[in-house]
Parts: sequence; structure tokens; C-alpha cells
Amino acid sequence: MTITIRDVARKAHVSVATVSRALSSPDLVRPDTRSRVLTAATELGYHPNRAARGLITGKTGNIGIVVPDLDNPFFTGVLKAVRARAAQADYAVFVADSDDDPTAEAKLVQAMAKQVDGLVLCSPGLTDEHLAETAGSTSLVLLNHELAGVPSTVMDRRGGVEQVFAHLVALGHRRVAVLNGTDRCAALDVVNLGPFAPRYEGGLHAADLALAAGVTAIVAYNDVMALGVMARLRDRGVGVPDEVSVTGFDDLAYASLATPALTTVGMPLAAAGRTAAGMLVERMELGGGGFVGGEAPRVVLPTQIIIRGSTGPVRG
Amino acid sequence: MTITIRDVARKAHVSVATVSRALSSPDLVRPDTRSRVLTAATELGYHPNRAARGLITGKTGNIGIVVPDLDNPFFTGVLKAVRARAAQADYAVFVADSDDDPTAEAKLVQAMAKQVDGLVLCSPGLTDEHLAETAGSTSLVLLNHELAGVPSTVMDRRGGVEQVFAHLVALGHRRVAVLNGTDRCAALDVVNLGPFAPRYEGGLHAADLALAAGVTAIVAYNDVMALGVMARLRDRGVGVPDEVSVTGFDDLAYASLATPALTTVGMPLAAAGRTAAGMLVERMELGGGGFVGGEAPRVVLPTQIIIRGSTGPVRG
DNA sequence: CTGTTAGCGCTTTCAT
DNA sequence: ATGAAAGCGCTAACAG
Repeated sequence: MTITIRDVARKAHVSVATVSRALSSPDLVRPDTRSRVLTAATELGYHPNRAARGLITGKTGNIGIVVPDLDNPFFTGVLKAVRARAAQADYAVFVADSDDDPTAEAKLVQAMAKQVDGLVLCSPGLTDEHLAETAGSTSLVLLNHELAGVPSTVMDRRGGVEQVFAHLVALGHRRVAVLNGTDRCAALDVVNLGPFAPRYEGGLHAADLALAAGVTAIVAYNDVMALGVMARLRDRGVGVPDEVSVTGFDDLAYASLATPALTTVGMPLAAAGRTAAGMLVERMELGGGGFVGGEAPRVVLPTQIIIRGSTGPVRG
Repeated sequence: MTITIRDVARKAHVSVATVSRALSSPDLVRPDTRSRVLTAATELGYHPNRAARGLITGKTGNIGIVVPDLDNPFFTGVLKAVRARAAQADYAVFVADSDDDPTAEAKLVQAMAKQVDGLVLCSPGLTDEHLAETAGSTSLVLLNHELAGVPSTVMDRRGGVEQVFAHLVALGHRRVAVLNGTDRCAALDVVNLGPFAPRYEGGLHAADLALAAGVTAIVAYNDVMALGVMARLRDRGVGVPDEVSVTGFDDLAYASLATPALTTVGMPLAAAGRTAAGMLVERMELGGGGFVGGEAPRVVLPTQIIIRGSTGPVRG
């Protein structure tokens, strides 16, 4: 049925130990022996049983990723890259989504911890204590969350806001609303509004308040909200970008499909996933010990404003 | 370091076999012995090593899912439900995406096969031969693909098209374009156009051809294309739905956010994922043998038209 | 009902 | 450079 190392050994006229070595530490066997083993293995279609290997090496060859919501393209963008990077290093990946429930997340983390060599936690809802504790027993990399002693990758949201501000200033705006923000800007009169639900409906709601505040631009918390803002503005007959400019965040697929196309801030989803997975791989290959420089690595990935039709110069 | 069944055995003053039984076949040990074991296990924070267990039982407790693209909300919708259903049955899930590459898909399937008890293949690009072969060695469930002898779950696209046709007929339409389709309808003069790329640009392109064909409604292949169609129509000053009605497929998040909101066909993503995973679980619990009724189960899930603002009565 | 024993498939000393 | 043998942590006969 299932073909084992013993079958290969028999076929290659060597011991199982030699087969094992030929496969994992090629330089420990004579070249011709090795090729004999390799041939036999190929002919038999042999693939080592990872579970058995893991039992003895203590490593599983798997990593896990837990995200708050698999339906959110933000996280699946990260997931895709994590998977790809992990595959490069020959790791398979377990997924789990917590549905934004910290209790569920804690359970998932614990359950996965047994079957993986490391974990990527996206926007974790766990308490820092819990996180620190978990980090003690498994290799952890945090995405969009920072914690002393734990490697992390974060996307520079603030940097994105600054780019948006600079863009608006250049267009002549002087008074802008920021939805769900707590930002300030020397060159701008910013009105922080909210919090609103970070959804389409929240945008609908926020639009009226922003208008009442007498701004010429609205910086939404994310693309979905921005779409809501634009819809409400359209209903009220307010022209975008002629009368009011609107910006989003995330650069989801539909940002470019909206009318007008949405000026937004692109998040380095793929880079983040790749980086996080890379950190994890590196950490796992290095073994349990400390970090290379003594410090837990911490990468901040730049975001990038993407200018489209929803922002324009202030009407003179 | 890592705590094993032996630690529990020692602490509970029983043999390892008893511990094993107390955990997997509770009714094979006396109640008080069992509770002693359970207490010891809890106090020690013991969790059986699944790899070791798998080595002997031949089961891993994992399932795998391979999708063509993790960035596509269509597949992540399915993935989410598959994960949830699998978790219910205490299976963890491995993900892989093939990036629409059949060669990669074949590799992934082969690699995963070793570490899982079963596989869900979403819209597989593999040849039927390859599929059949794989089905021979692993439990397989196909999503949106049918193959004799292999369990499958499919979403009823054709049924959705029929609902759209009926809807359009009721609105008085007599001549409609179907993009990338090969459909017919007794009550309707259908013009099959295409194929076009199933993307926004494809919609842009198709819109002009549809208009030239003199139709009063355009049935797009999916939501993204429908958005492209609407954008092009708007640019040409053609009113939707006043002059032309437009429909999509999939009910992606932004279908309801478009202007006008898009009439589309909702796909039972979650139900499909749940069903597929459920089939797999059932098949795995049943052991290697044949199927319950002798036949491989085959479920067709209904789709549902969702009527919004992009369709309207033909102008008298 | 419980304990003893023999492996699952693999890696890794320890000899040779 | 290679082989023999000892397990990794667990479950499944087989006795008792």
C-alpha cells in the first residue's frame, strides 16, 4: 500500500539509515550510493512521511496563520503571500479564522500550536499577556501589532495618512474631515469625526456630519466607508471631486472600479505576508534561541497613496 | 519539556494504555480510573501528539483545500465555510492556492495528499484522468466540477441564468445579450456574445457589442464584468436601467454598492463549503470503503437571483 | 477493566 | 561511508 523507507532500502540494497541520509544529508553518503538510492526512491514514488519525521525531529514542517476574517480581502491578501513564502521554504500552512472573537482566537492558537513550528497572527485580538505567553512556547510573528520581544510586521498606516494630507494640501484643501481618526497636520485644519462603523453604512452616516463641518475633503477610514461617503454625497447632489474630495484606505479591488475611481492608500498586503512568513521561517531555521541581533525584528512596511478621480483641486 | 502520555500515566498511577483508552475510548475504562486520568491530564496540561497518533492510526486529523486563487472572494467564501465545518469535526485545514496553474495544482495535491485524510478541490483545473487517479488514493470532494465516482458539490449556475431570464421576461424584455454564455430561452431572443475576459475590461469591451446587437438587457458572466458593462454604458450616456438593464453573477460585496445597485445571482458559497466539507468528513469517518448508497454523492446547490436597481422594465 | 508488548516510519547515535 | 539498533509518542492487539 503505502511505500516506506524500507522499500527503498531494499530496492537500493542499502540500509534504511543510508536512505535517510541520502535524502536529508546528501554529503554523508558516497555519490554513487546516493544516486542509487535516489533512483530507487523515484522509481517507487517514495515520499518520506512527515509525521514520522516530525516525531523524531520535533518539527512538523507546518506553519499556522490565524486571521480575524477569511472573508476580508485584506487578510486573504496577506494569507496568499504567507502561503507562497511558506511553500518556498517547504512549509505547508494551516489556516484558521477567529471571526473577530478573541476567545475563539485563543482556542485556535492553542490548538494549532501543537501541530506547527510557528504561527503568524494577523491583527491579533488577544491580550498582550496572552500573546507574550504564547510567544514563550511557539515561534510567533505578529502582523499589524507590536509587542516587546515578539517579531512583527506592520503596515505604515500613519505614513499613508500623511501622504493623503500632503496630497490634499497640494490641491489647495485647508479643512478636511478624518473619519475614525485622531490625526493632526500642521498645514491643515483637521476635523476628527467618529467613530463610525467601518462599513458602508458608516460612510453614509459620516458624510452628512462631514458636510456640516464645512470641509472640502473627507478622509475615510477605509475604502468601503469611502464608497458609502460617495454614495451619500451623490444622493445629496454634492459633486465628487468638484465640491468635495474623498479618499479611502486599503485599495481593495473595487476602489478603482468606483465612479469616480477612488483615491486611496495601497497597503502592502503581499509584502507584509511575505515578510511575516519570512521572519517566521528564519526564526524557525535558527532554532529556539534568541534573535540574530538580540532584538526581535520589527519591520514597518510603507504604504502608498494611489491617486485617482475622487480627489481634485479646491474650487477657486 | 514536552509532556507525554507517560507523564500522565505516572501521575495517575496507571499504564499508558489506560491513559490512551481513557482519552479515545472512554467506555473502555472504569469511570473512576478515567476521571483520575482526566484530572492528571488536565493538571499537566497534556494534549496528545497528533503526529504520533497519526503514525499508528494512519489518519492525520487534517483536511486540505486547494483553490485557484486566494485573492478571489468567491473561493475564500467557500474556504471560510469549509474551515468552519472541518473544525466542528475536529479537523484542521491546510490551504493551498494554485494560482490557476494546473501544473502547480497537481504538485500541491500530491504534496498535500501525504498529510491529510481528505481533500476539497475547488474548480479543479486538473484533467479528469488525473482527478480520478488522485481519487483512488485519497478521499476527494470536488467543488463545481463533476466526475463519475467522485463526490461533488456544485452551484447551480444554469438555474441562476434561468431566474435571470424569467425576471427579464417579466420586465418585458424580448432580446437580451448573454456574455460568455451558450444559453437559450424559449421566451427570449438571446444573443450569446464572447468569450470576453471575465474581468472589468471584458465588460467594457462587451458593452459596445451588446448595444450594437440591439438588446435591451445584458446578462454579464459575473459581477466584475457587469460593473465594466455599466461603466461603459454610463460613458456612452446610456441609462441603466432606463435604456438597458444589466445583471451580474456571484453577488460579491460590491454588487450592492454599485450605482445603480446590481441585480445579480447569489451563489451559495457558505453552503457549498459546508456541504463539501461535510461530505468529506462523512466519507472519512466511514473509512475507505464505497459510498453509502453505492453511488458517489452529488449535491447541486440552488442559486438565488437578487433583484436590485440595475434591472427595470423595458421602456414602452 | 487494565497492563505488557509490539510496532507506525523515520532519524540518529554508536559501532564498524 | 555504511549498518544495527534505539527510540520519538502513541495505539492496538493480546493477555490476564
